[in-house]
Amino acid sequence: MLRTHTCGELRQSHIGSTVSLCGWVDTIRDHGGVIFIDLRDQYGITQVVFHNQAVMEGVGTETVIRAVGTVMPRENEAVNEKLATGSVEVHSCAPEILGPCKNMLPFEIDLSHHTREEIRLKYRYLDLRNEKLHSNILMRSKIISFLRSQMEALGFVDLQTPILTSSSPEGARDYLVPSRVHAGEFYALPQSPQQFKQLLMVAGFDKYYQIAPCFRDEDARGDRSPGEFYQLDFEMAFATQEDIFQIGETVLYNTFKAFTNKKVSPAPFRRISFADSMLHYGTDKPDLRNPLVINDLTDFFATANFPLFKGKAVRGIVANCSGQSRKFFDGAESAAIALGMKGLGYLTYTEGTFKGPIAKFLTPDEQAKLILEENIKSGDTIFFICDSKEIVSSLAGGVRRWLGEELALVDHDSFEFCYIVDFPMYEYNVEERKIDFTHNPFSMPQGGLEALNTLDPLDIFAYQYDIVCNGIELSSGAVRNHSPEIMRKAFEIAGYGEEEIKTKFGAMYTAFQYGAPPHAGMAPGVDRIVMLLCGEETIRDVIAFPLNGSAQDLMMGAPSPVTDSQLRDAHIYVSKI
RNA sequence: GGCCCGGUAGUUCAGUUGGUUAGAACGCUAGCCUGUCACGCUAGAGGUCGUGGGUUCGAGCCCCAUUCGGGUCGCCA
Repeated sequence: MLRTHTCGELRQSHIGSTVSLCGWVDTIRDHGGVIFIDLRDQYGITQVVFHNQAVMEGVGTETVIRAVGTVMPRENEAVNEKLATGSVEVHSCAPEILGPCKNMLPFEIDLSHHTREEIRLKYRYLDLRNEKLHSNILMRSKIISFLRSQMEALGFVDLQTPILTSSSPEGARDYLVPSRVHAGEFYALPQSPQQFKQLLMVAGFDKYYQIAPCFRDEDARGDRSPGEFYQLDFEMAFATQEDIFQIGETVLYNTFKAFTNKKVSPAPFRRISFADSMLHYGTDKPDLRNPLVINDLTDFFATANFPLFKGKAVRGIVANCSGQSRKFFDGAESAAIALGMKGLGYLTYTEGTFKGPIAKFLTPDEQAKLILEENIKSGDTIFFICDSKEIVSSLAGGVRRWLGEELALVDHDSFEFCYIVDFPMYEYNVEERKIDFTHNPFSMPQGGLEALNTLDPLDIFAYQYDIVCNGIELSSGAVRNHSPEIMRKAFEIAGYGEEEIKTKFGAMYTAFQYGAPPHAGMAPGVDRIVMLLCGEETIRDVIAFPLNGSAQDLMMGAPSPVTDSQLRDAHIYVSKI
């Protein structure tokens, strides 16, 4: 037996017993006649004491050693309150080296988060020894386990779908895998199990879920891995949008509640229409921790005698800025300019009057109307965002974010969930001068075939929804279009014929002609859930072996060249330059 | 692909108007130390200033090109 106890295990009850500990040397404190080692493993740290400098030969930090010795008490001031094992220590004659360590590490383990990512990723196994990162990965495991147990408890069954599948022509760029057997043909890695899970519904599997790997060849972001990521993918037969919402908010609320002490907005999550979200928060990913709300002042300024805003889209944000310095307002203007605005108009309301250059353009009646409609109180400032209707929302959203942070209105100790609903089914593509699907062609239009036949396509909503938490899109989902007839019509409006459907989604389109149940689902992103719960800013800090921003594995050296013979097998012929 | 920021010791950084031998902290090595727990003290090693060119009497610093990172927009049905 290599070890009798872990490094987090020993307590006063073990005093007097002979134990064997194994682990990494965390720190060495050499006092000449007495040497202290903090021995570390996944479970904790135990102080081991040696009394002979000579036995320390070859033992440096991060060396893996085994120490056999006696558990001794630590008296009074020798007790280390910071360690769970701090009331005892192990007295050992000599360490046994199990895994020597080069005496110059590429970076210090406990300071790895200060080290540039390129080096951390190359020596990822060292970085993963860092306490925070290590605990993130353990937390990820626990969260995934918890998600599974909840899904199972709700009657969902875990089913695997293929990794080698066919390329789907829409959406993100595919990762292609050349076929050896079929020269010139390719598999693709799935961007999501979308079509397979829908086919499982047709096959009569009632409730499906999977912690599904998804592959997309798109560039990275702080909250988006390049290459691959995981989703809690699920789908239900005979489900309405509301059925899915209840599953989603139950599972996410329970999960967040189980893994954080911060406030979590309870189910039912707020339902906000896409249009309202764009208007009042300036984004389809609202951060509801920020209490500020954007209002539409376009109509107000349409009649007011202020030439700069007349005939344009205008938004207003009311915030209490009493006590704010000139520097704050200058900062607000700089932020607005950084967003691409020409400036930032505002009026401050104190002692019954508006102050600010715009005030003189508004009649007393108009001022009174503004105060009433925007519920302006003494000490409030109303900021105006004015631009074309295409971009005014996102500009207002940027100003809202800035004000929320600068005025410290964002509650960083809470998770605020909402559903964004009623996404438009179609949008107008200005460049190609045609109508396009806004999201994906799998969603059921609200109102079904009748809506497609009678309404202006741009007025039709889809049963398409997102879950957003603290400004981060955690999930999207939809009630699927399971009707070949509605599908044909939906594609026709976007300018595609039946042939197009058969080419792109042949298996599913055919399957739907053999008795398809209505079905719906969603797929919350596992990495983002873990990132939020670990309080991390980048998704790489919750993935054991992430790719870097350029989709490379710096540790394994992927992607990499392969041999000519491998290329021949794959029927790939690269011209040598 | 566009834009912004960066690359100086193993790591994180400083480096003045272009001027003698490029510094600090941590880490590493050696020595001293029997109660530390981020131990302490003393000494030491460690640099092609990302790469290539240019300007100059002289370049870490200025100019051009290039490369590698990070962020962001595009992209992400």
